[in-house]
Amino acid sequence: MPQASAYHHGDLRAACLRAARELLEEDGSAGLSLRAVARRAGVSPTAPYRHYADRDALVSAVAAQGYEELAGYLAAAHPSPASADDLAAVAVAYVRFALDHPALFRVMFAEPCDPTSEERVAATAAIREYVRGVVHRAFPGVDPEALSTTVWALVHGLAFLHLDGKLDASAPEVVDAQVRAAVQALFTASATVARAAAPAGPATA
Amino acid sequence: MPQASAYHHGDLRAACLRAARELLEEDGSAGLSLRAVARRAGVSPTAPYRHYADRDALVSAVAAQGYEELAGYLAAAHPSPASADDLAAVAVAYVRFALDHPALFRVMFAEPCDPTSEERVAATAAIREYVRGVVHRAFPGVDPEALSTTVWALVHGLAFLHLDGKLDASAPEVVDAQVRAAVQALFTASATVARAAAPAGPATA
DNA sequence: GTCTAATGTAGACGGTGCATACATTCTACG
DNA sequence: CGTAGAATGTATGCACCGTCTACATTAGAC
Repeated sequence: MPQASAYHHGDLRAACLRAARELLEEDGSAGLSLRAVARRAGVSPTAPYRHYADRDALVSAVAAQGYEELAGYLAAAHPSPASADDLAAVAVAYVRFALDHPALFRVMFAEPCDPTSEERVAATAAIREYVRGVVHRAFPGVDPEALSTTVWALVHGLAFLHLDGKLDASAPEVVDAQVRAAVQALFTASATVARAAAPAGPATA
Repeated sequence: MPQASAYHHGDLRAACLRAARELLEEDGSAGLSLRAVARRAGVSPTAPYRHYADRDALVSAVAAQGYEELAGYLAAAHPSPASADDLAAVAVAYVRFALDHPALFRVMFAEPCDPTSEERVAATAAIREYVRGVVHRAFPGVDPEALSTTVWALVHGLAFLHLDGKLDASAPEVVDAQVRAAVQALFTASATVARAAAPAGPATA
């Protein structure tokens, strides 16, 4: 860890990340420029290049931080979801995160993703694995791969459509109820399939 | 309709739209600049401003064109879908459109949408209404509002996750099968709900 | 045939990403 | 303790961008 001084910043890398995050919240993706970040960090316009190869690298770092925060949202909704109800609560939290941090969410998902950014790949793999695990616990009789993809897509789509104002997002409660209903509907199907496949009846209790 | 000449272009508005669309396909959203559009149309850098108030206006016009093409994809998949199978085919077409025109799809959905753009609002309302109608025909016993939202979100989410490389999009057939399976699962649930709500049994036949 | 509005041009300003060359300071090693 | 080299920050410059303002050309209406 380097020391601060009149010339050297001390921890410019972290400062850039913080500034980038702030700019994103304030002015959206368009306001997130390397120069603005440098200004906010009180440093010359090209200084950030010592820590981030280019704008994309900085954006990827912000996105990675976003993934962690998203994980926090989900964990806060339910520490270890194992039933359809639990999962619905997690889904609500997912959409809420998107609406609470629209620009960040767009950076995380809506931008052409650089496949060489390990941080991002790892983070999305983690989400995938998390959903898969939860689904597996909640519905042991169903193919977790297929169902987890479906539920992620459903929730992700709800988040995006709300984000773009394509759905009624007038009040948070409306959104929550809609998400809950959609997820429940999907799980009804899964339970049916599971029961059909394994008549012993394993699941939701 | 104005005439062409050495000085006046003739139909610069349409030429800009065409150029913008080409640039989008070639270089993605980043390559879509007003100046590049002007260059491609063989005109001075500020000429497009006579026809589009700013960059956003041009982008919205491109998006509006995209909505029409999307509608064409869906109609081509099935002219008047009325069953779960038909709807699954339409869903596959939706995702296929996104993968065929990634940059265009992002412009249509992934960018902070200007709510004052009438074209865009009308176009998304049309999609919404289309899905609602199809769902209503396929599942008369279910609340079409809720179910159409759910199915749109599911398909939209699948499209985005595939677009961002978050799912296995190695081969078109894999994608198609996944979309089909997800939609079918959802419809299984809807049919169940419908049967429970109205024991007379209206639906899938 | 002229007047006006529509359309296209010229030029400028501030912003951006980024490359290249230079300055300062921290750190390791003698 | 002193110094070399790596790490970090600066200065400058280039090409591009969106968009504003003033001006040129032309089409169409009277």
